[in-house]
Amino acid sequence: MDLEWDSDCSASMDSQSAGRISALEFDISTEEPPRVHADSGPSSSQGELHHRLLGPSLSKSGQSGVDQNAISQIIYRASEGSKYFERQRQQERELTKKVHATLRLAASVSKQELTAAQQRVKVLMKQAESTRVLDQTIVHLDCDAFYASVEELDFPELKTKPFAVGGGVLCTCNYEARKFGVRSAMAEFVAKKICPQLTVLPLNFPKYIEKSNQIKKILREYDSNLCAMTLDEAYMNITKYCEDSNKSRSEIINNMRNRIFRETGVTVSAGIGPNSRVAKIASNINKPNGQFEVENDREAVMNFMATLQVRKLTGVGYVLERQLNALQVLVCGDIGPKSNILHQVMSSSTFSFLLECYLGLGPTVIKPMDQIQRKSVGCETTFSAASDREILRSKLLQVCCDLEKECKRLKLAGRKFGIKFKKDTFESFSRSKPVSKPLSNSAEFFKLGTVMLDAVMPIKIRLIGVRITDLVDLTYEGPMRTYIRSLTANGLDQCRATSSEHQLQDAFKSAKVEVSSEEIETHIPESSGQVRSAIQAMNIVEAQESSTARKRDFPVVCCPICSNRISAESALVNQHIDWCLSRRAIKEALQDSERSMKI
DNA sequence: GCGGATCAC
DNA sequence: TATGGTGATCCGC
Repeated sequence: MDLEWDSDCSASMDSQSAGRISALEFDISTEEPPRVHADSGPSSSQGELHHRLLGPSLSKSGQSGVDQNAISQIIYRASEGSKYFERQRQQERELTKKVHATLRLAASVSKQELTAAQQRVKVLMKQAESTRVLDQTIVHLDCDAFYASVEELDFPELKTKPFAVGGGVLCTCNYEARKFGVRSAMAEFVAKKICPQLTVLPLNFPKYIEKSNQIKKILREYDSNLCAMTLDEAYMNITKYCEDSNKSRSEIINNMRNRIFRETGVTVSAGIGPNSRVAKIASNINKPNGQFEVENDREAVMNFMATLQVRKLTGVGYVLERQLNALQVLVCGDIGPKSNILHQVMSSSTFSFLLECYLGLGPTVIKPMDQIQRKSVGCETTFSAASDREILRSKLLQVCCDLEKECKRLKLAGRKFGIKFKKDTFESFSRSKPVSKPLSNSAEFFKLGTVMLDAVMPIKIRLIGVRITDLVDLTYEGPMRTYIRSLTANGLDQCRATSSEHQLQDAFKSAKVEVSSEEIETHIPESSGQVRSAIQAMNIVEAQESSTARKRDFPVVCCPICSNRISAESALVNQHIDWCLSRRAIKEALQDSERSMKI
């Protein structure tokens, strides 16, 4: 691999590559298709299945000196025969097919196509190169085994013992546990087979959030616009800070890390580079409790990337790694020489991504997370697989209530509602539907969800999730909302609560669900008191209605806008409110135009 | 536009 | 005995 490569010699570089990449190089035997059936003897993907079962954190730090082969055998034996295992095996077969398809595609590329690709790649390469920025200092900061590290502060005796945080599936583990081959995302029972003395602590998010805030407070002194990706990870642009300081950037970050440890007791690792992609990769080099700097120099950056295994790239997971490795792209440096064929077999966005990685390009503008608008909000839950209608509905209700809580917290509603299921076989699928009015309450979620659930019954599932997209910001104070608020300053919230309560009842009635107080406690112990009481109220109303001669189908609520009493049937309520709002809107618009005429 | 897949953490 | 939850994006249909 020519590390001296630059845009001025791209033509000669590319012709070299073209000379070496013959179409035949990718020829695989299409006469002998990959074995895809379990009963066809030892599968060609058997070794890969071990690899797949090892999970995503194989390339993480703290795994050197671990006998991966032995671990792999234990995991395989622990998993064998389970539904999870069968699903993994099936996915591995499908992936093997996909990889073979990619190889066939690569083999089918003609010389002419390759030559044409070469021209195109040259243009794309030059375009990408023209975006290079080398005058910014970007830092990626990553706390080491964060949750475990925070727990060690409370339980110092755990420091010398292997332990993990999580439950069912591990979220993270300390470095003592990693010596045994324990990893994040590993099933707890598997981890205990590898390391029987492993202690597993439950998650304690409030504690992690507090510690994270302490750390971020320090970080903000270096860049007030930092982007905190998660509790334990942040990007910073310290260009300005460096300019105002007479220390080297490496020294600045070293001091910062020492200070974080002194003041919070948590060790952090850092990567320093010209952009966030390079910084992110660099932060992993000397983990834990270390840092690595890549000079803001084109050649230094490309040298750094060249020897990097593609799996280390953020955005390259198990699947893309398999595809790339099959095409003999093992490290980033291989991307350049193989760029012509990659251009032919990868999607254009994946190709651009790979090109950026090869060149060591990446974002240099770091935006605070609160300036990045979210696109969806969802809740899901896993339970012991069930096919019973009532059990599934109670699970659905639980996630709908959780979602409502999230909507309230974030002050968001959604114009599209979606539901997700995972079958007991671990296959998952989803359904979604646009709605006329932005949704944010559990009754409406539950009503839509019930229809979607019924449509797939009978079915045995282990997970239900609900999600809204096409979000509407309820805090947005447009002229309309301000006007409404001024009109209804007193009674609005009360009316809304009443209305919501009746809609919930409505949803339950239409879904023909009977829920006792005990069941509510059992299924949704953490649901809000408001929802609980709404359901209880519904049951009372239902009892009353069934015992009386039902003079009307629905109770009455007051309109939050005009305060008139209307039937609480949700369709009528919505219809009335829409009409009422549009009436107000017209009036307001008229007033506005009158005012502007006077001016 | 929907649903499935992939990825990060 | 047994394998998570949340959010984003891309791609094929």
